[in-house]
Amino acid sequence: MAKADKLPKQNQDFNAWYNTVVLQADMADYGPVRGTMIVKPYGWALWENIQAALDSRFKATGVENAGFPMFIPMEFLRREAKHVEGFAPELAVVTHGGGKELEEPVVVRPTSETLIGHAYSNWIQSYRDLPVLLNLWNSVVRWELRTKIFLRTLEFYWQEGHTAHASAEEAQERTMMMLDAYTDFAVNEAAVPVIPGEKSELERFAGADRTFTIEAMMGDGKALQSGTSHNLGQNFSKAFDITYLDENNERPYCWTTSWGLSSRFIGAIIMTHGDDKGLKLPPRLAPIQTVIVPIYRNDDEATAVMAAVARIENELKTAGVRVKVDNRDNLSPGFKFNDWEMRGVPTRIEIGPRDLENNSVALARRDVPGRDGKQFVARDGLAEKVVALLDDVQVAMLAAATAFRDANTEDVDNYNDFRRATAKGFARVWWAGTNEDENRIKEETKATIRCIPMEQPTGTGTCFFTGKSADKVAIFARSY
RNA sequence: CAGGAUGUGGUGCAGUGGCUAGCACACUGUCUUCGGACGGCAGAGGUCGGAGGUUCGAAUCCUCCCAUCCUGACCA
Repeated sequence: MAKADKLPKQNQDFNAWYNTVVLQADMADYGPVRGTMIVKPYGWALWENIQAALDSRFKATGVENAGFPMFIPMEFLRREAKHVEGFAPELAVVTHGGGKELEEPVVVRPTSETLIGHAYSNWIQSYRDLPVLLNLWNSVVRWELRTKIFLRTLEFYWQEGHTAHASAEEAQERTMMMLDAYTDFAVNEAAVPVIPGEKSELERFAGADRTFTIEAMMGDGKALQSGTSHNLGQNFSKAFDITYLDENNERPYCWTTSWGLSSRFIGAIIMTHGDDKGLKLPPRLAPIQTVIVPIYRNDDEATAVMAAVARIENELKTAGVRVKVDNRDNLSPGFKFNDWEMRGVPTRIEIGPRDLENNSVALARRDVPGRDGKQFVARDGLAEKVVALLDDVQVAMLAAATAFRDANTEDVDNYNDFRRATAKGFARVWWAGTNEDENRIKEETKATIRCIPMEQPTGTGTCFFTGKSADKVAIFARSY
């Protein structure tokens, strides 16, 4: 447990703040190969809670989990022209195996659409076999040039869902259903307000007809694509011959979807909620929801305090609270307060000799840092108070993140205001531009279309860039 | 892949040609206690990123290489 060095301030160097907090909060470490990460137990526990929250949502819609290979024949990727074009530069290719050069190199999966296409082609014969609804929890490899822990690493963890349907309508319905699941997860579990919307053609997934996204605003005003859901149309079913016999004894192609959310979301949580004291984890996902710090001066006090701590720990566990007792005896309470605030534990109980006398404890909330977030409460009914406080913190964190996002989102109608708005946050604009216009804006301002939000104003407006009549608004921002 | 920065105990750093390479934190033992990053004493831990060169002498100067981070380009 390294004594925490002072964290860089967010508003001075957000990037340094992020790198430092990830390492000091024990979320992750760098791997031995450039651009790889080691997820430490505390970070992995958060990921497990994310997995559980998503997995139950998937299964509620009839999705089953499966495991697919890590290796893909190179030839598979070539079958879908846009797909291979999109991924070719970042493929890790295995050229040797068993001590010999392989006749045909194999690719380490950057995503599994092609493997799924191959399997579905074999599995699906009849309309009675549809829909197929699978999800994979795995890791994938993309040889990125520029990496950042959790946000973009050579290997990352995620889930990828893959479904096949008999109709275009059903595929689109599934695409939106999963986007909704991501939105619900982000907002209600992670307290990360996201904007669900559709990607522009330039930002679309390689091989998709339509790509949908949830976009979140990080603490520095930049956008982070936090989950995606793709309607793949018939692109992969044509490339892999995924067909079925319908009721009329005809053999149409399937309509497929894929959707993914990755360990990048851990980065989203860190950068949405974190402050100058460190991490701030949403109670519903936090590996530790409340930490108990005992305070004592001598052995007699320690005995009495630890007995009380044990009782509180039991009460909280019974109430379903994920609780940890910090019984490290070589560290001062003051150190521990800071340490657990840095790690983002949403609530903290402090109990010492004075509390034993007063039949009280100190109860602190992480979303209000320092002493301000601390109050002394009666010992009776403590578990209920902690549960209620956790709910409060969850609600308050979502409210704070939403307020921050809204305060840094601006409706603008001209390029000058657009530049100013995207320098600090999101710009919402009427948009009727072309791909060329979008590229030019990107070159000049570094801002890109994050999404065309699902929620649109009524009526039409004037495109801020081209002056043409526009029937939709777009969110532009600089992004990770 | 280009530009920049950095490589010295576990971590963060100091040390720009000269004796045995220092400091802080962490670590081990011990004493002392702990309500917002306690204190004392004792201790362990380093082929100074690698290779070659210059020199009586190199962490320090030169050449090459390697790695990481940052910025940009690129990218679900």
